[in-house]
Amino acid sequence: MVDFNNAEDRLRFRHTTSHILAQAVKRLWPETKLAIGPAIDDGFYYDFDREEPFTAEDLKKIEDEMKKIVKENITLEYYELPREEARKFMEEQGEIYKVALIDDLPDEATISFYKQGDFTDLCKGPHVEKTGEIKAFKLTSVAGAYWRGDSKNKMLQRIYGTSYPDKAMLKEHLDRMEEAKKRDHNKLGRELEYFTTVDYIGQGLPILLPKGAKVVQILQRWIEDLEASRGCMLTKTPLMAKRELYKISGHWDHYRDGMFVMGDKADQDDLTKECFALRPMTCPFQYQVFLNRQRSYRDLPMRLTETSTLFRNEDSGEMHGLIRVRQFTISEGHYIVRPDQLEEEFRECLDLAKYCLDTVGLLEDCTFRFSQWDPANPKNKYEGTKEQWETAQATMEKILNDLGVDYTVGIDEAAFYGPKLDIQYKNVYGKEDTLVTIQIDMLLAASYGMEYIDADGQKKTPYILHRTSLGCYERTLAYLIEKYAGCLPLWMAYEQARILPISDAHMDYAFKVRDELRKKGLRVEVDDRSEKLGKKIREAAVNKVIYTMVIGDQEMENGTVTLESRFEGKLGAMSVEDAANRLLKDVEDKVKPPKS
RNA sequence: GCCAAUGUGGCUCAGGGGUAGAGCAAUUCACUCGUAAUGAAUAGGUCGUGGGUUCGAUUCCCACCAUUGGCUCCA
Repeated sequence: MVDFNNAEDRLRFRHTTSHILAQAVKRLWPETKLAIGPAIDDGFYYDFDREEPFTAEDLKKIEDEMKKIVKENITLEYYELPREEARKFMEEQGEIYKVALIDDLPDEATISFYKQGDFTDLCKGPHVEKTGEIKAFKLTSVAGAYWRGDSKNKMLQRIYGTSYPDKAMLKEHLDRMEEAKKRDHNKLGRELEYFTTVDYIGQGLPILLPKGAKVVQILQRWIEDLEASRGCMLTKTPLMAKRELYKISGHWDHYRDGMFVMGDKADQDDLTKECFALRPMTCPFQYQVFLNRQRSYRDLPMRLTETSTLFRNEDSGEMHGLIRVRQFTISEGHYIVRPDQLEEEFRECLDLAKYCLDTVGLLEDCTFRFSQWDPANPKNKYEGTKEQWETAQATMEKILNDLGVDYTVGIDEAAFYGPKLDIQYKNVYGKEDTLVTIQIDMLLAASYGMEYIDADGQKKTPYILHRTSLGCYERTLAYLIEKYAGCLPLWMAYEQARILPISDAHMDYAFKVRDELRKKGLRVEVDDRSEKLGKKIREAAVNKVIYTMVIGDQEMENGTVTLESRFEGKLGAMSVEDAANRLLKDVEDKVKPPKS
């Protein structure tokens, strides 16, 4: 029996479902070639190579065939073959991808198969015993996926699905997915007017509407003050620079595809011509602050921070709402430190990031990833030597272990100049992105000739910590919208008070009051009776504001509002002026960002 | 960039070779007085953009742009 609370059992179960999927596809379209079909979080997939794209109708057909296979209750049989026989067996069936997989297995590996009736797959298992155990499943989507995850390889068709031991659990899962999608910032954020996009402005270039811009402004002011209180110095550096700057940093060689470089291709490479590029990172600009004059060991650590707008020419298929964009503004910082300060300053960066994420409420859903280089990667991806990388990574590993950070390791996830601690966050679809990153860089300071005079009078090269505190504002806003279903915590919400006109006849007056309050710096909205956001969200929105201001005939006649406070209950009718003062006082007391 | 789907008034969608519909929203009038969607009337779209086929295209074909889910990549 399968214990669905047990992760291994769950994988076994889903893995078998993926075999049933493959069996069904082979029965329907025998010419289809099989690639791989593992279990994943919440489900499974299988990659197929087939000329015709799978349509929605095809998925239905496949599901029906899978049901038959489940009903046949076929036993899964395990057996092993010597390498040559295994290879021949797969070759005879034209399964070129399986042959490649076999060739990839190390010499000492056992090569095993699972057979279920008319279908046999190269597989190390494990599986459930009989297909009949798979009581409930659903194919959820078709997508393209490169063979071996390499964009140079052929694109295969991947069918995603999920399965459960009974129908109720499956339904519960699908319902939960539906609920999660309702919090999708890309939908909710547009409906609630946090942001919008315009096709003739371009992909990945969102417009922050007044509500979204207000939240970002609140967060940004809070962060800038917070960073200053932790010894950071604010800088303002150019958004673009000549090619020569990026050549020194290595961006020209390692990151050029990701940059917006001006001028046509021929001029970009013609060194006799001037060539500018928008900045994809702040690093080389902020280093100039350090380089401005000779530095002593007493100047370090030099903690530089900037609310920095960056431009990255992401591939066209990458953009997603506010999570993946081409222009974004990040709470960027570079700490230039002496080697003996590295650990302490790293600790400070991590503490700052955790404090920021905790304050906005995202920390509890974060995971930590120690992103390392891949020694096997062709050397053009990373700067520096093997020794330098090993030193940097060993240093970070020691710090992480000392701090007791619970992390996973990501190979080949490092920046080109050093290892990273990435703080990861999942969106409502379960897709993970980096929210905050802290990086140890032992390379770039030398490239730029950054030196300080140490206590012994010798010139030394500093280390650099690249870090963000709250990540980039667009992405963070996206996750906040999803986390709070659009109703952000009071102190950062775009709305502090809501005006509730009793009937349509009071609308005009309500808008007048709103404008008066806004001029005083209060964040006020009129309850829009036309809002079609669903009752729950709307109620939550009302519940979140600190004040409601009810307007009826009497109030209109007297030029007053009836004020009600979340904290103190009904406060009665008063002039708009008095209400405004009352609110302003509370904003001071209750709505300011938390102090560290 | 790659695979696939989508693009019709503010929103959700229907339609389909002869120059467009519905519901909700908007505006006006009436009604309503403490939280949703009462009635009547009005207004609103060169059917994503540009080409092509055609007597004629929003409907067929091509290209491009944008959106969505993935892959690759990445904060």
